[in-house]
Amino acid sequence: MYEKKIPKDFDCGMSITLEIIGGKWKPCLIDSISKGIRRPSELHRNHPEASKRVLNLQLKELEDYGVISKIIYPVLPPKVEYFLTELGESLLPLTRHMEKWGSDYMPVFNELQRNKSKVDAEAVVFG
Amino acid sequence: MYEKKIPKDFDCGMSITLEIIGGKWKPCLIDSISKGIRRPSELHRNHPEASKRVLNLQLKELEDYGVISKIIYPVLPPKVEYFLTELGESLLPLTRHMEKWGSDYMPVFNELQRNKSKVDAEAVVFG
DNA sequence: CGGTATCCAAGCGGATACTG
DNA sequence: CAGTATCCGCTTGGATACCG
Repeated sequence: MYEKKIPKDFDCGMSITLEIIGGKWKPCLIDSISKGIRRPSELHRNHPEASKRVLNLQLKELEDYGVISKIIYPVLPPKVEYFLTELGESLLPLTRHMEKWGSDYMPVFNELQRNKSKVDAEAVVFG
Repeated sequence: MYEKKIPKDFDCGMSITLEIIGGKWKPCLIDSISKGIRRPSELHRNHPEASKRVLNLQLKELEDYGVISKIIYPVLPPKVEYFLTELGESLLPLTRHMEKWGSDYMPVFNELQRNKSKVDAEAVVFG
């Protein structure tokens, strides 16, 4: 397992928030789980671009931070389900807010991506 | 300069939002600029832990994404000022939201950090 | 099915020195 | 003061194979 070598500074709330939902798949996972997609295999089917390993890593982080909890059914084949904790539920308005802002900005953003090579003529210069 | 080699998928709004404010110092910069701290040297003084170079990188990204704009005064010594664009202003409710959630969660979070080595007894196991 | 081990590429950010 | 060049280490996450 990896071991962090640089201590992080969680002085401001923002850094904590980003620590928790800043991972590449964490917001998606929170969203999926909130919609009732609970089992690892389902989650994986829901995000095929991510490997099992990475999803597990991010699920583990969410679990460690108390955002989700898991139920392990002692059956064969194994069965596991994830749930949002109360804390996780409290994140939903925020993730929706982020999702909405990004969606609103998406048209402009995609335009920018297309025009990447153009000159940066935005800077205002006084003469 | 760095060159991204893996195309990112900006299908959902969330990924766009994280792309824009996900950097280590970007939210801080947005916040500072919104409070009238406009000049690079001021911003640096405001976040001494970050190097000039990194702040510049993140400012540049924010500028490229149209979140901030800059005014270059042709004077000596050089003088530059950053401003939030309309888009940048539209981000403030979101950054405040993130800041607030993180602050609310901070006590629990710090408690978790302290108890890191304890057993993970949260998983519910049915027998 | 769920989870982990191993290996590795890319990204991101820190330190420093330097230019105009 | 503002910005850039260089170098380099840590972290993130992707690919694959394997075990219970």
